[in-house]
Amino acid sequence: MALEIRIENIADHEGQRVTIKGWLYASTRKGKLMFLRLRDGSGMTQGVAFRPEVCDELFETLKRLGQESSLIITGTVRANHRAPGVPKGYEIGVEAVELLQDSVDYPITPKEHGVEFLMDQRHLWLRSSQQWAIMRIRTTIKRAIIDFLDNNGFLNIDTPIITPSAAEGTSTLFEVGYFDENAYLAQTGQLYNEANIMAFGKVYCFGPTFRAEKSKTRRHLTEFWMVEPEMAFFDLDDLMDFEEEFLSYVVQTTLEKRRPELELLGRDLTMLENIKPPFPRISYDEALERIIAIREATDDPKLKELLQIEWGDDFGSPHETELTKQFDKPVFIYGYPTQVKAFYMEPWPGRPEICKSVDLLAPEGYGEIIGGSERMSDPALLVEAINRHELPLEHYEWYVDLRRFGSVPHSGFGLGLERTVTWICGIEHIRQTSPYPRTLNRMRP
RNA sequence: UCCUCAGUAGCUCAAUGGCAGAGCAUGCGGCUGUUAACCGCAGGGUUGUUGGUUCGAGUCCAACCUGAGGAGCCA
Repeated sequence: MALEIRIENIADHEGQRVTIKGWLYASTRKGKLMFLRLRDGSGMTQGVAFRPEVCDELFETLKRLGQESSLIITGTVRANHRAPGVPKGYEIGVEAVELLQDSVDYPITPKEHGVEFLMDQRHLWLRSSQQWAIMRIRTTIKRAIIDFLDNNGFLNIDTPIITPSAAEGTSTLFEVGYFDENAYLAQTGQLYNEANIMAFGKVYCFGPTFRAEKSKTRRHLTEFWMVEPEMAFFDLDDLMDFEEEFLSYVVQTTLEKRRPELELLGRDLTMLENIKPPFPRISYDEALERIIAIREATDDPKLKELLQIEWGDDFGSPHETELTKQFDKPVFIYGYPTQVKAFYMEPWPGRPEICKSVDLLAPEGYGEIIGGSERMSDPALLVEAINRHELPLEHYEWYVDLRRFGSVPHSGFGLGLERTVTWICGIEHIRQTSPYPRTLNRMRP
């Protein structure tokens, strides 16, 4: 009886007779010799069938098998430097095959396909090697995020997904019926996190979040996962120190655990190996000067137009992209104008026109992956800010309470999981980082 | 909401206003080291929709539909 193994462990079984349960990813024939590329979910390897060694009947069956046929294959593992796969360098000399189903006319062929076609086939596309690698990396990134926070004194406290009103007032929300009134899908758990830290010190929430923005770019999903750590007795400098340790851990852990998958995606690993503290920290004022300088230096009229900006404006994607090109690490931009940020951010001491906010921009043009700030801790200032933003104070009374009963300096941030995965994987589009992405024009399958 | 581009075989694409094409996939045959193999043969079409210009439209014009990229907004 052969030993049943998973392909990811194939290197431990050289010379042994084993059984693998999986699918036929592709096959090539060369007369009496046939190569069967197999996947079992944990990896990919190849089976080699040679006519004198397998009977004619089995050889003829294998020859006609369609892509993605399900099968149980038994044979002896051997090392061969020519064998492709994850891990590569091993193959199985096929002895017996139990066919579960011959798959006919599998739509995703080993050739190029368009985006629309592939997204329609997302339920099948996940089987393709690159999508498979991205999902495995995503899972590892999630795990690293949770491990780091859990190992640093954080408590994972869940925040509600059904919420009564906008947290930040401006963004578009998905509306849902809640019996006799309207409710909204959460776009952040931050306000609840702020309540929770006063009970637990350091907390985080990590779950899906929803934005009904009509954004149609490679950086936007309408449903995405966000981790939001929040810390009591933390100022803006503490926040930046923490963020760079946190993100460096996530990147280095992924590099350690998912090297073959990153290599399969063709990722430049030296860029990732470099992601260690400290990260450059520049103020909004300095970033603005850099952008103006870039704008003056360029001969491209289109870029000149896109980089048009004056003090007080928020940075758009083109500004962020050009800024990140100046660094080979993520870069902090802190001290944004108060007018472009949410109402709850602590004013800069002595400069009320800016606030203690900080965004973290990923390098290589990937842009914003973290937005955070030190939160306002004075109740009177907070009420004033709520009124200035014309938000209904009665909905925020509980939030102001947090400043009435033992207020402390505190800070927090939100990291977009899919944007982080996009950057770490080095891929073009965020939609490939979600198993079933929801975008402006798609919620199927 | 705005700007730009695209829609032709199952898939990816070609076709000066003049016979609808190729590669891949599929089927059959060949090949002992394939990596998106290669060689030969075969089948495969309401050119996104509607209307218009023209002797003649895949091609030109108009509207619409669908998708992609970008702006704004954001993680």
